[in-house]
Amino acid sequence: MFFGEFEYKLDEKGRFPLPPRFRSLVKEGLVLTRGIENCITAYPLAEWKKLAQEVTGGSAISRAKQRRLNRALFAGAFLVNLDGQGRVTLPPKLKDTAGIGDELIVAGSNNYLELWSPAEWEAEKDLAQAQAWQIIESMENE
Amino acid sequence: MFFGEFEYKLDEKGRFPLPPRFRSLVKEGLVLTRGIENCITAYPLAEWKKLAQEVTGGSAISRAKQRRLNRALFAGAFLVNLDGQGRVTLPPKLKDTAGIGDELIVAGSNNYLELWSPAEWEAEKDLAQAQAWQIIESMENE
DNA sequence: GATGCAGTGGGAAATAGTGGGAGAATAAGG
DNA sequence: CCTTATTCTCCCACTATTTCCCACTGCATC
Repeated sequence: MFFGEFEYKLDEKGRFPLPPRFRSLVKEGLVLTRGIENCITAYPLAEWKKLAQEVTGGSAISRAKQRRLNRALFAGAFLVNLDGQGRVTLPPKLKDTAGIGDELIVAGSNNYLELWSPAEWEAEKDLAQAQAWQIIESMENE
Repeated sequence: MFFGEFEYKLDEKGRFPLPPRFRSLVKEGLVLTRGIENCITAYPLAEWKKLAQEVTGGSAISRAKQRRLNRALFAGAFLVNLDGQGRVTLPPKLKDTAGIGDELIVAGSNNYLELWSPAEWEAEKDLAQAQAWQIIESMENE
């Protein structure tokens, strides 16, 4: 389970350290994909396989959509491993799409991690915080 | 399992390198056929045999359609092997139909690969990304 | 105060990407 | 049918990049 919020510098080779507490959870590898709100999502391999299974397993959609789904899911995914120091090399394409420069935020999000540029993270965090209370309160009212 | 997105140049002989991580998966050979959305699909031989089995096994279609299907599947298919450097020579006919010039994109898509011209890939990728989020979100809402 | 670990940086060796050449097979022409 | 020319395939070689490993500094803890 992934908790917390961490800020790191990317070195000139595009590497950043995974928070040490998470390293044991991604021994099999880490799957990086483009997230929805302009961030990068990082799933442990096993988790990602489960997700892919769920999404591609459903036969409720047309073959054309299925192909598109496969492209988005698989082609946009990068399987990476930690180096001896527990670092991850961020693929340049993902780095660019997420607008990450030489710093990034690693944010835990239940069963996966998110990688953000610090600026966008701040904006998103405010939004998330505001909406979270709304969601919780609307739940309590039921 | 095929992941990720790679860009390569075709040399003057029409060859391109298969991403090293995939080379062990296509030891028996690689079957190239024309894909639907103006790309080339590349299946490992074993996967392609399975696919052919499924498609030709179904008796739900007429013999005329069956023949057409066979022609499209088998006549348009090329079985290629990697050379000593892990490269594939792209058959000129396929290269032309997919509109590939001197560069191509190799995109993983679960159990097969797709080969695209860079321009068409970019367009398709955006489409795929957009549709994928719609599908995923519609699933989550259930 | 010392010890250990986390974050950061850099160097070296292996590997990936690209280019070219030689030999074999095929095809065409005499 | 033999010779010649061309194409295709297989093998060799170079360079840039990447990946792996080693090293340092600062902070926290004991």
